[in-house]
Amino acid sequence: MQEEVLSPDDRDFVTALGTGLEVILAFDAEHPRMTLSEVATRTGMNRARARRFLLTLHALGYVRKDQRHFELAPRVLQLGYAFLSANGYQSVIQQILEDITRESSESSSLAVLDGDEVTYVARSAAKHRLMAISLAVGTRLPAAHTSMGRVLLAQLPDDELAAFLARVELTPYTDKTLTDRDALREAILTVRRQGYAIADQELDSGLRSLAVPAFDAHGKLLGAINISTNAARIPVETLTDTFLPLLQAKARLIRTHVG
Amino acid sequence: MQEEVLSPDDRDFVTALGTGLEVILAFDAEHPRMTLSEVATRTGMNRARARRFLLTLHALGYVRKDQRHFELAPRVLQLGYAFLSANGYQSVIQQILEDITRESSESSSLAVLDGDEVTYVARSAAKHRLMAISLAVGTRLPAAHTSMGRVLLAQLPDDELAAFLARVELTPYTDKTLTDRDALREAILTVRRQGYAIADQELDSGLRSLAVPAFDAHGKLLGAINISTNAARIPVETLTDTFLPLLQAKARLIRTHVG
DNA sequence: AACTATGTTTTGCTATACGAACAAAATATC
DNA sequence: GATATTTTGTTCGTATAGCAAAACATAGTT
Repeated sequence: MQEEVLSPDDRDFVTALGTGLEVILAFDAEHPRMTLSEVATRTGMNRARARRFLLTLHALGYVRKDQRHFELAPRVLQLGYAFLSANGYQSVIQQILEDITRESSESSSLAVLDGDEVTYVARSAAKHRLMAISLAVGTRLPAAHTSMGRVLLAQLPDDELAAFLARVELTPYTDKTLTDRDALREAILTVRRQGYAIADQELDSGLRSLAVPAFDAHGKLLGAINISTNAARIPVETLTDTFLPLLQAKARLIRTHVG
Repeated sequence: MQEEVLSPDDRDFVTALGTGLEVILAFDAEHPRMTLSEVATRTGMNRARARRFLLTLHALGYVRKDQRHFELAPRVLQLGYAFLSANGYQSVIQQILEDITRESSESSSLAVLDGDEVTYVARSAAKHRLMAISLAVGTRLPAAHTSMGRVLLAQLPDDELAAFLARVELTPYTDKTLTDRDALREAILTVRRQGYAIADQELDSGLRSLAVPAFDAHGKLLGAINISTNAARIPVETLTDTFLPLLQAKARLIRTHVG
């Protein structure tokens, strides 16, 4: 999968579509409501252009307009919904993630690889939500430094993994972040052998997580499921001794119930 | 909110954006993977056009390509995520919905009004999932015939409600569906007085649900929360006697914890 | 080998992008 | 509180990027 990609100035590249999607993405928690000019500056377009796209999105029902302010309409959820329903996530999987949360009292998620990032596809948050708000379906995190990312990278064929390792930029998020390519390769190869990954405060100090791959009945990789914990409360031993068997049992459950 | 809407042939309507979004929506559970030609026929475009849009979406990373087959990439989730995070859903609300499910053993959801339909924004499914698969975040249902829809319609100012009643088409989904405009108006006005709505198998026989409005601390309407049940198992009395107090208590909880 | 369905390229025509000029608010200054 | 100033929103003209349709090419089928 993924072959020759169109360069964004090819003869059959539709600029307008890319621009429109950019306008949608310009809205976030910090900018839920914006005027035309704000959208223009945030997206780097001139006001005339931003206006055309906002009016178009408004006409299509993806954006609401209140005098001078624009905001996203619920209709945009349909776009993501198209993906989720097309891929049959949110079926049994959501249920199983909630079971994991109930049995472990920790947050649990399913993520898939998209480029060099993992994308959260389903999630069940634990009660004591520390960074829970910022993690939700649709969130993207660098694959290299997350437990789910490493599990998914470990599933790649050798050549794709090598290509990834060659191109990836290793940002030191914490003092525990692996920033050495060889060390990262070793870590991923270890994940391949062991069948699970632990990321211990590599992305954020205080965040410790465990992940295993999830396959369907046909052996097709659905994604990675994880349990993420507060490092101050849960030692690494609990991850390997208690949570790993739990996660592996749930992965088997998925295998027998999906597909 | 919502004023003069652009007609789809105005000088500043961007056709290409609408077309691109249509292509995304062409994918669903029945058509998760399609060839160029399939997309063309499903969207009613010629192949050349469908091709340019698919290639564009591919270049932007919203679509994956495997030889002749295209499928949506996880990146499309970002679009819906922009909406959810911009509006601060999925914060405390998801948690509360799960509490409702735990305490009632029934599915619970939050939905908002979008045009004449309700859109599911957050959801917690019960174990015994009968029609659970088809209901998920992003799902749209006709406002007139759902409990959440009626709760939300009841919150509209009189003129907007009148306009809705004048234009809405009342499809008889079941033999219990209200298809008379005056009866529907009465039902909605009753919801206004009572503060809750019950839809008893109006959309699907076997589906009985109860909804109340949810406000944040500033009194702003967040949406409607509901409990939906299997009519064969749960009588209407249980809805009013047991589930209504529960739902109202949770609505108060939202009011004190959000905003 | 003929046929059909699918994917790709070409071409004349149309929609789109940009800058600039204008209009209307909002804000600052006196 | 009126007037200047700045910011924001809208309209217009024009070069060009992108479109639709048809012609062409290729891969599958019978």
